[in-house]
Amino acid sequence: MSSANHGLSERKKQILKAIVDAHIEGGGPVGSKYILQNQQLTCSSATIRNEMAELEEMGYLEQPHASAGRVPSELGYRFYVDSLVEHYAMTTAEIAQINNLLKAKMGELDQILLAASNLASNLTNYTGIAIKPRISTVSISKFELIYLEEDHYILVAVTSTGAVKSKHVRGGISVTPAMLYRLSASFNQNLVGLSADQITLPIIMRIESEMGEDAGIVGVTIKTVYGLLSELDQGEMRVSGINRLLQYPEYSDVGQLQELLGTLEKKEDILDLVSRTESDGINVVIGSESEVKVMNNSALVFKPIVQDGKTVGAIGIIGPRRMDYAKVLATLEGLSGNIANMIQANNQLNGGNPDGGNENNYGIGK
Amino acid sequence: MSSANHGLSERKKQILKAIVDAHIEGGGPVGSKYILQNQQLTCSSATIRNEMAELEEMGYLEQPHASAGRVPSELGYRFYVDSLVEHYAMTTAEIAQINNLLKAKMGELDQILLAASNLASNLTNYTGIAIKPRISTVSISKFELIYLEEDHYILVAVTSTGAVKSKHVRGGISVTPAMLYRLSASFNQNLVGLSADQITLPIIMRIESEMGEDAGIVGVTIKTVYGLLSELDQGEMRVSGINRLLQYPEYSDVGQLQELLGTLEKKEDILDLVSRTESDGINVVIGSESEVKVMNNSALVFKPIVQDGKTVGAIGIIGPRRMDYAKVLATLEGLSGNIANMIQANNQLNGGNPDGGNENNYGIGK
DNA sequence: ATTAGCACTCCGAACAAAAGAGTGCTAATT
DNA sequence: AATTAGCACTCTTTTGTTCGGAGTGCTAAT
Repeated sequence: MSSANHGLSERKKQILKAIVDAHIEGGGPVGSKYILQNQQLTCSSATIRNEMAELEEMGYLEQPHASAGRVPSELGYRFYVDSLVEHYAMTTAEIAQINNLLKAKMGELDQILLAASNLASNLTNYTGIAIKPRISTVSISKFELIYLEEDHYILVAVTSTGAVKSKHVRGGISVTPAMLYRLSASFNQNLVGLSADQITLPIIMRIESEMGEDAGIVGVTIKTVYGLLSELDQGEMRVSGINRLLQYPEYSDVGQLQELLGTLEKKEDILDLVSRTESDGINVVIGSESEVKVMNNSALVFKPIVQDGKTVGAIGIIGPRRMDYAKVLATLEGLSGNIANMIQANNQLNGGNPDGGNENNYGIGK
Repeated sequence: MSSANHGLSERKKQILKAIVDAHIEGGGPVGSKYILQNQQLTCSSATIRNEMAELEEMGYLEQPHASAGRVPSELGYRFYVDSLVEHYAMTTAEIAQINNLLKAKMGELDQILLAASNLASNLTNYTGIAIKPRISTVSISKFELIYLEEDHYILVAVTSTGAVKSKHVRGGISVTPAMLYRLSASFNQNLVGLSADQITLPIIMRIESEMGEDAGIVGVTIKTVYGLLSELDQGEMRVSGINRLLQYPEYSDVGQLQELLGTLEKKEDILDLVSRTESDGINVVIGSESEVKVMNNSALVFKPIVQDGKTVGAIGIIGPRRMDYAKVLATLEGLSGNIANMIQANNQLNGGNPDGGNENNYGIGK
């Protein structure tokens, strides 16, 4: 499907691939001689030099300075990722590792994601991220109110994604277990399935009328529900394995590293990027392709975790632009497959909508 | 209380303090001339040199190489922190910042700690950490079971520290809301206040007998309680503001940085250290004082958050050994005070046991 | 006990030279 | 017309050398 003519001769492709591979491996610019040695090509270094000059003119390569070898440009990486990456076959050891570690974490989605990103970082030797994207479509599928003492109770809510969130309520209003029981019944009747902006005044008034003379408790509790829903909208992101970045020479420059770490701290940019992505395949964002300008020399590869057609999470890898895409893609593919299986097994309640076969159509992060 | 004779003359102290201050400020070795200029001393540089030589002999100073200035040793820092730090007065702006940001996060302890460590990092310009230490003494003060579908329900537990944890249960056993209601009543009767190792077989059998012919559900649910308790034992730690470290020259050496980041990733060492600390004052761990060997060139300052005599969390700062202790100590002091107030206001249910005045007795992390 | 003075040590910046790697171009070859 | 060998050229990186500055330790004088 993608071996069509992209305006590049077969030989140019081979050379481009060789350069990217070599650069991924070594990190430095790649010269014509090196390619000749590590590639079976029936031509001489001079020919390769000519081809390289053309590839540079076409925008696939760059030259750090006049007499250095060539380095893939962003466009070069993009082409490489889209059509040249070979499929990396995971070793059985790696597959076993994924199975074991994930099986052990049969907990909530948060923990699975965390474990997965950790594992991804281990397997690939880059930095892993676990993301719960902002989802404004989340609703609550079950309410429960737990009485603690006279003016103090807990709101527990099960979300449509199966997560459980809770919040203490201290309204200063006296409550009884019986009141809470009636209120939670009313909530379960009237609020289930609604997202934050669907909770309208008429609905609230209906609940208040159902509560009769105990209506005073409704307001503060609804407010807590709001807070809870908006917390879910927040999104969250966790990073693991930052130390791994240090082994790559591109981050031995403190400036580069500081930029990247700053971005990882801020989180919003990456969360935005992931939350706005609608492709549920693997996404590869290279350097300045995204508006997250800060990642100049880096690349972000991530895979959303989809459940019932909704993106409930994502795992990803951040590393130097010259990362081992084959391995990263395979790892994320494998992990996400396992996660999909697990949450499917966990939550049969909503009728499975499995991930579906994923082909090699890696989305563009633009 | 600590101006007693430590074997150091007043002048030696002044010189030592001057050296540490200067080194904290500048980062480099400090020479005799510099001290003479920035300190009102009635002696000459030669005298200072002599004193410095003696201080070195006593172990308070070190010389990077033969003709460089002096640098404080670990012992020097320790002495400085214990008896020489001046009290840094927080500006009203800083105090206001603490108040505002914490007030906004009137959520659960986790979030408060996270916000606090973030803030600490901001105010001090070092790296902040938020810690929930391993606490094996935690027990559950309230149970609730939420029915979702025939073989799927949720266990919600309110811990003795006020946190709410939940776990899905899919035992493959059919349950009804009524069964769950009875079971949670029985749990609340029999399990409240028990830590993991206090849940003994007789107790389980009593619950089973109370459940009568529905006893089949007890086993799997108890197992879930166990899992939940042991998760609470785990401890957790979050780091914020790693990027700030990069501005300090000691971490421009990639090796140093990698070591520190590795330690921050692993988390166990620091968690152990904090969990084993019984002092509830501010603790200062300098370099290799602790078994966390990796922190050779760094220092960790942390303050446990105590509630009802139990350590429920901690906030801390990690930075270069030559950190601005005065500011760090003041910041942590201020933050922890606010947090103590907040959780006291939140949880009056257990009868307040406020933190108590904290004096300047910074514990030793040995 | 303190101080002035001085020789000595060591580090780091600045500069120069050499080595290396790789290209672009030209002219010859297939 | 495409390919190739050869060579001059460019730019970076490494290495060596020098030199000034900062700071000490010691000695002799106060």
